[in-house]
Amino acid sequence: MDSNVDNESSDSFGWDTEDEQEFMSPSGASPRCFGNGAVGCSDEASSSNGTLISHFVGMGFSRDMVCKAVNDNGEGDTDAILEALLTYSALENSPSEMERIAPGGEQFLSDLSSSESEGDFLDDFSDEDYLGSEDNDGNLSEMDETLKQLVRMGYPAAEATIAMERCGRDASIAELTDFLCAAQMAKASDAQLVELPRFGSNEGEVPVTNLQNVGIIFRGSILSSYFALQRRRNYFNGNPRKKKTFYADDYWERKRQKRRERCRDPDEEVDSTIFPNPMIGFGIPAEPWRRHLRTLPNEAIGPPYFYYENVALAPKGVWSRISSFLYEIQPEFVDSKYFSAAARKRGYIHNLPTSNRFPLLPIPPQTIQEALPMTEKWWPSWDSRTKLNCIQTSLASARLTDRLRKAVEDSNNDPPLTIQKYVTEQCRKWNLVWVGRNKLAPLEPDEIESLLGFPRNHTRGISRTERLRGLGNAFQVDTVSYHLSVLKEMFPSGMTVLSLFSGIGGAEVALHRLGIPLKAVVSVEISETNRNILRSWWMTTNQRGNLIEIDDVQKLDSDKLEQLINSFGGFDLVIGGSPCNNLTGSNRVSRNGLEGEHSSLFFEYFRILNQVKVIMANYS
DNA sequence: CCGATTATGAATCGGCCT
DNA sequence: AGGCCGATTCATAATCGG
Repeated sequence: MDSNVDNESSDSFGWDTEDEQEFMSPSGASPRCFGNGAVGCSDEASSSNGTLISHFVGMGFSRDMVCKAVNDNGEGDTDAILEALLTYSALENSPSEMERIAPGGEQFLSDLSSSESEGDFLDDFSDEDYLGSEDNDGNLSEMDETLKQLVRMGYPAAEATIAMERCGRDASIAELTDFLCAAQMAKASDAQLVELPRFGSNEGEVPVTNLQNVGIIFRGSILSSYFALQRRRNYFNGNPRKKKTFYADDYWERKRQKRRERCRDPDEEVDSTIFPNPMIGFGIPAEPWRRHLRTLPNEAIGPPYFYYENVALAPKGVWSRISSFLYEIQPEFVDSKYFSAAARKRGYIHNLPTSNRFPLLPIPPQTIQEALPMTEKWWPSWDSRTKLNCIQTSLASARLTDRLRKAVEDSNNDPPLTIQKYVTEQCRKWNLVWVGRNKLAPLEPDEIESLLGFPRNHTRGISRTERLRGLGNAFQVDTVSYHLSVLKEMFPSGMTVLSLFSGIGGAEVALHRLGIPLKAVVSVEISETNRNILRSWWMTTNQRGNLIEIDDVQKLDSDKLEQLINSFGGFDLVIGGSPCNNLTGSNRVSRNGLEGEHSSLFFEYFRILNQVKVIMANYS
């Protein structure tokens, strides 16, 4: 069991001595934010004091402010320094300094959609935004406490201050985080030039984040800078302790470093994701070869555990973006071809322990011919495939398979190389299998169910098209179960699960097949047919717990979450894969990236996870 | 309207070469 | 370093028939 994950659920968000040691350690990976902008005070050029100041400057505080805080509190007490800095920020917030100092900020701004007005980022922090903060002496300590809490949750001081101004003095933490999350979602919608997001649907509007406020945000283009702030937030979250290598052998870290060095401009942000080769994440059942030891940031440690999934081969920058919202945890990239007879390259971001995983039994067939025995008889020797490619949502047309049949038939038993190449190319592209002499066919839904680890007939009873869509969007159960297997001994009496974008219930099936009782499942799924499939499975498997179904993820606001957490005593696991429609390479029409119409729902996952954490923290 | 069928490339990666 | 090439990819939209 991972002691570093399981035992460190202490409440202290501050910097303990261990962190400080890591931070001071010269061998620690130096965070990017220690770059150009970090200028020390006049007299501490090479001392540890300089590093300390750089550290806080890298977090986004102005140099002057940091110097003052250090002078006032001494360099030994980092906690006191932080507290002082937060107080200063609340009083005389100087975001211009922060923006100037945070390296990569400009770079990131220029990365934003060009449709964004190029209005100066600093304009967003015009005077009136801060007027209110100058006359607050009476309840300073109270505000300070709130601000501190928000910063400890990872929000930058400047952003938290704005939220507090907008939401009012006595806004709760939940309301404030609502505001901050709403800003991100509005940003996502903004990038699409669609109408204002539907906040606070029918039941009980979300506090403060009403349309008027969102409109203000739009016009004030605060949102255009929001992601820059978000980035800065990551500097905060991502400082030394987190930049520690995630692998004991730091193989991938070195590889990243290598790529960074290859880059012409060393200051330029290298925004590429390195895939492990072979793509086996933290190991697979057959070969858990890499000893890995990762250290999660305190903010990422549960409860609840969380598990997020999406396609590995997303457009450039998407995964680093997703990571930046999920505590900078590096995705675990795994190809399900190491778990089944079909490939499925996916990235998983989670805060689960990674030791002592075990696979589902029985181990499913690992080759096409084993999984589909009837094909072996017709399989030509010149088709060398043993694994299928990724199962998608649509199949090859009958016209295509007919063309291929003719092409092979014409050349009788021994087609020329050109034909062989053409046919195998099409076979790989469309995942065709040999089902007769010279006869190719796409997979049947039954076969796909089996390949993905679902019980037989799991999706039976709905239209074939819907069935294929549901399956094509589903988890590979053996793969996910392997990752979730560590939960079994931790929750012998069962789990309460929040399942977002449940689809046909891959997460539920995975937990069930592991033998983990489902005490309660709150499932959010927009498709009615998918909900029917999951409910039907729930009944068929005689589940004894409660299944709560929610159709629209936006209905799951903080009030609803609070109510659910109240009645279930919190969630043990928040699991889900957000829509990949705008990320996957098979989309020829609208591969728009993370801001896409469907894929931007990732921010709902982020929002809900955060709100669950906040609410649960208040209850414990 | 529902369901089935069909045609529709580009982005990105790794590997190899010069 | 940089170019070429093979390989891969949780899809969308138009159309047709019932």
